Amino acid sequence: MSDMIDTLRHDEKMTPKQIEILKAAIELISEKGYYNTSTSEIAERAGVAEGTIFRHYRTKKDLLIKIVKPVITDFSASFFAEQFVHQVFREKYGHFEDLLYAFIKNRFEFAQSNVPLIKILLQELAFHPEIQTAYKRAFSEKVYPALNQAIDFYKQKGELRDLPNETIIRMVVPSVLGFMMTRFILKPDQNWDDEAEIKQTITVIMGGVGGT
Amino acid sequence: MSDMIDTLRHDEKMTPKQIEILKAAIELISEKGYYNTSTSEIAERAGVAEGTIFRHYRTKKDLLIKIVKPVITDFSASFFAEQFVHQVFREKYGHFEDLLYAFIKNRFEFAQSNVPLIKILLQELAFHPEIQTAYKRAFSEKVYPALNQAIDFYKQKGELRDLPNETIIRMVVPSVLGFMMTRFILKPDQNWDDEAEIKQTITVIMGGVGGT
DNA sequence: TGAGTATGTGAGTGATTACTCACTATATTA
DNA sequence: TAATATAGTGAGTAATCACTCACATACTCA
Repeated sequence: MSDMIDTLRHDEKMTPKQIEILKAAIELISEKGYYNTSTSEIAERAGVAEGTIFRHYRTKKDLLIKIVKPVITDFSASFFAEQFVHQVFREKYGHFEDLLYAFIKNRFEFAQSNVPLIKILLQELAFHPEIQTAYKRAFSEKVYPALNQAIDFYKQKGELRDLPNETIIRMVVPSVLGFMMTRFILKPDQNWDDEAEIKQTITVIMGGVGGT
Repeated sequence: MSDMIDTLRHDEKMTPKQIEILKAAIELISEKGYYNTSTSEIAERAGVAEGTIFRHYRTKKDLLIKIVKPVITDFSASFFAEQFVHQVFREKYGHFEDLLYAFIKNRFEFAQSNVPLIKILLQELAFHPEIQTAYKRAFSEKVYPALNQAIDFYKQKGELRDLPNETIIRMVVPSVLGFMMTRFILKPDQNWDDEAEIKQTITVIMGGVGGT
């Protein structure tokens, strides 16, 4: 729970009540969706007067944006920042599989600590142009270039097939996302051997499902 | 557009106004979501008095269910019915790749004719237990057994790796879904060579992205 | 034709919505 | 301490919500 707020950390200082408002809003919106969650409900769960919400957030939508934007930034930026891309070329990840493992592991842990936030992002992405814009920008400016560089690098080393980069991305990303959605949203209660599942996912991405 | 209504075909005869209501509801809900679409809006777009909606559908939710349920049934049942599963064992699809091609092609065409309905299904699945139940039942009763049989069959023929069936399903389904979502929802306007994309998707599913 | 039924209407209802504002309480700084 | 700013309150508001119901119209079949 504190993870979620960490992710949301804005530069400004927040009052205790403001934190309670964010926590309540995240809980309720991730469960019932933005349009089916009322500001009076949020106030009640946060133990706060309804007016207090609007003291900190101009509108209900402003509250949603303030919740979702840091998730987009964090998800796309943090891992694809210098540390990561440069490490690729410093041979930290000798094989594409090593990179893939680090990538999945990293995003897996992020997802694990932020299930409600990611649920909100996925669910509301469809309905709010502001969120779509922010997401597209983050992807095309941060994620896509980083992926592109890395793929080119490993293609050159002969570790990747000579497929269009877009195709490779379109095969790798859903495989990883599909695993995480099954893991955290569809069947969160199942007994998972996460380490084994991650390795198996990598195996299949690399070698497909085809037989000998 | 008429495709959508075809998918919805209930046994009972529908009046022209009822059809207009369904069409309007599908349009609006797929664009703005269930909770952000009001019955007055639906009535207005359908060219109908608001009371008429409730003459045919007991509640607003009833209207949603009547829209979504046939999609679940159609999507899961039609292709996995006898025709398909039996054809597998009659050697109609000699190789797993052939089956995969027929499968993707079939679901691709279904998706193409029903984009708004599938959008509604995906978006509202998260919030309505009734829909979740219907979906889970359809999957576990129709889709999963059919896939299981087919996978066992091709494993025995040595055309599939000896991975757990669940793993194979968890790798194949997101790849196909990922392609379709990119194709119809994320980038519907891009120039697509559908046939080539489908074949490439199959290639990657079978052989992974790994190099020689 | 006439009686009965199915379909369609739209003004009306109480509940709920996001948001406001005059006010109080607390913290900050002069 | 006095003055000012910030944080918190909750009753109030106009708009909108899903849904009802008395009534009008159109269709069916004896």
